[in-house]
Amino acid sequence: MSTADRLIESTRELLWERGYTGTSPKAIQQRAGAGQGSMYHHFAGKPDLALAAITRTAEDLRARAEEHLCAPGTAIERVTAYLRRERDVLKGCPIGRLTQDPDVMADPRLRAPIEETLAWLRQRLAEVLREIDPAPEAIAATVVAVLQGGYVLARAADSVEPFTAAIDGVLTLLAAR
Amino acid sequence: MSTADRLIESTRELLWERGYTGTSPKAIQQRAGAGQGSMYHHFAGKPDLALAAITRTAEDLRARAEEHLCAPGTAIERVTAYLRRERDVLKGCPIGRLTQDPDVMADPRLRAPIEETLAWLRQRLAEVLREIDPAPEAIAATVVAVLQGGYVLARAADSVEPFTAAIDGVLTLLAAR
DNA sequence: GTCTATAAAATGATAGAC
DNA sequence: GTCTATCATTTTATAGAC
Repeated sequence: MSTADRLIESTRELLWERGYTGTSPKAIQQRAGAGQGSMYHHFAGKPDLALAAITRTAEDLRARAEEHLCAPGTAIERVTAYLRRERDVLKGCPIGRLTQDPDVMADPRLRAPIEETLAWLRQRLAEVLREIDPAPEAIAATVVAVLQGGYVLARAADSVEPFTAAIDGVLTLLAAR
Repeated sequence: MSTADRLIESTRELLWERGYTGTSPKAIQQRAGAGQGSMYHHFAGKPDLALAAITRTAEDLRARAEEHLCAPGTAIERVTAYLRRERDVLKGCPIGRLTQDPDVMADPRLRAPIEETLAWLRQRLAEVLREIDPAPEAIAATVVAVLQGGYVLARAADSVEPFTAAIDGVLTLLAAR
């Protein structure tokens, strides 16, 4: 892996763990095993590096969601597989957490991939759920919100239990509909 | 309002807007119109002031939830009133947002009011929803998660629309159950 | 109680040698 | 490309006068 790649991967990890404001160039360099000069040679600065990291994380999120959403099975089976797939629940959503970072949301370039990724996810879930409902947009928003909110509850409780309960609850409601 | 009160209120605002890591003592002092010496006279430091601010915000959140949850009406009417009450949707949840702040979650004293508040909310919603379901715990977790996740989607989109859609979706599912 | 002065450390970079 | 200075600013306080 090249130095530039190691810098991006270190930034992805630190943005996930500590957010943008909580992540210093120095911490990125140390985790990547690179010096200051090296980082500023490959990237213009912290925002530039963050953009590379966020873009890669966003692509990753879409690809892994699509794996389950385009699989064979009924709409409910595919949504259930997506919601119940293995996750680092206590780490939260690497994209959703960035919505709480005011410096990220204030920068249109950093903000765009976050906005687009969550909009894509809503729209993609709506396509799948159209199989069981002619106007599934609101329910698709609910499903994405349960996921994002489930992470929040799990982090607050330091336990996956509230996350699992929230997912179980929405799947129960979907099944009874 | 006393200087100590102004410091606490300024901290509450800044924690909501910028989180713990993104809020400096200097910013708190400026917003409160107080000098450094004044702040350190009333509070031991940033964590001590944050604890006072978070405690007050947590109490406020509970009181305003309880207003709707203990009102007259059916369970669905009370939950609907709570979910649809007026909110600063684009600012997000002042308690839930702190779950993304690693320095807050690493400090047991700061973390406790967040954990307790969201656990209380789940439990309180479960009590209300027991009217329509003998085992409402999972659905209560879903409702709280939709709220927290709705804030995330709204901030990502810079629009209240996804929040409103997510709430509408879960209320539709609850009504059809 | 509030103010100003001081300060060690971290932050986010730039400069220039190699 | 990578490294080691160097640097202005911010952060998070402490000290002591008033």
